Amino acid sequence: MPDDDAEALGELLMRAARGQRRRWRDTLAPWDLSPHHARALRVVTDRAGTRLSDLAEALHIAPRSATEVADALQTRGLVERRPDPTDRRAVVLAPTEEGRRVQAEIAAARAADTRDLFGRLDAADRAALARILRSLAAE
Amino acid sequence: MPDDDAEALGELLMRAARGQRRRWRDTLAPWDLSPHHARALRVVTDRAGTRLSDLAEALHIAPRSATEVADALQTRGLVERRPDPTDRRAVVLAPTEEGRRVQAEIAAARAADTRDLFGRLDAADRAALARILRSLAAE
DNA sequence: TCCCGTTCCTGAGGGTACCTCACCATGAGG
DNA sequence: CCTCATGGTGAGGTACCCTCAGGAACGGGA
Repeated sequence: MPDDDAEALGELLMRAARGQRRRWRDTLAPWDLSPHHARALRVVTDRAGTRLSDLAEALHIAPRSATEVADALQTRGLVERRPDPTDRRAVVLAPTEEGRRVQAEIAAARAADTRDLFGRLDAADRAALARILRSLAAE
Repeated sequence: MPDDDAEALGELLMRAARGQRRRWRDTLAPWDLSPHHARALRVVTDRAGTRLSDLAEALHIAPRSATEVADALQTRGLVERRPDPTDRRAVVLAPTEEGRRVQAEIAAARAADTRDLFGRLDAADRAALARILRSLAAE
């Protein structure tokens, strides 16, 4: 395989991913949320009763930093802190009504966008893409 | 197309790109350069005589921020500032000897890594991947 | 029952990588 | 010339991470 070939593939892959990220940011714009905050909201909504330390792990950030993410979402009224009934040291996060609603809207918008993007491919190409990407991911 | 299908493809794409970025960071580790700085070094090396404003444009950052990137590379002795002979307001960046050497080493390491990654695919899959990614990129 | 080491969160303080705004020197067109 | 635009930088601000230290609570063993 020529080096140029590999380089071109690498660039195409990055370009595709960059486009995907851009679309994702654009999708989130109406709610004025960063991808990171949206991800955090999703974590909290998916399994209500998330501890701050769980959130940190899910987001791959230091526990201390989860406090700040939680602060941001709380300030926006999307989540609330509650004492953990089983451990008085701990705090659990739960989505507010608004948080749940926003999360649902975002999920719908994202699904529509993704469907839109991959809808350009026919079924065979989608299958091929999935197979090839999976084989690249396999370490 | 089912939504789940699209969602899975989106996730695979992001995962592949994330792996690629991680490999790139790891590749750069021996030189202790961030991807951003490496990119800047590449820009300066590719076309010597880069103005700060050109660098800003190439990196998609504000002109003011290019000053800081240039400072960082200059501190490391990888590039140097020179007065632009054609415009006394302007400053042009040129790679130092060291900068040129580091850039060449990095390019070689990256090529090896990318060849390694895509070498897992046979020629047909590489062609299919390139074609599919290109059709996704086409806006 | 009382420690003592561990765990959960947060205040304090720091770093990085961006940004905008204001400024100075220079360039270029009436 | 005078004026307006342009190239770079100082000052100051924001977002988003980090580590370290410390208070409160937990839990297992003497």
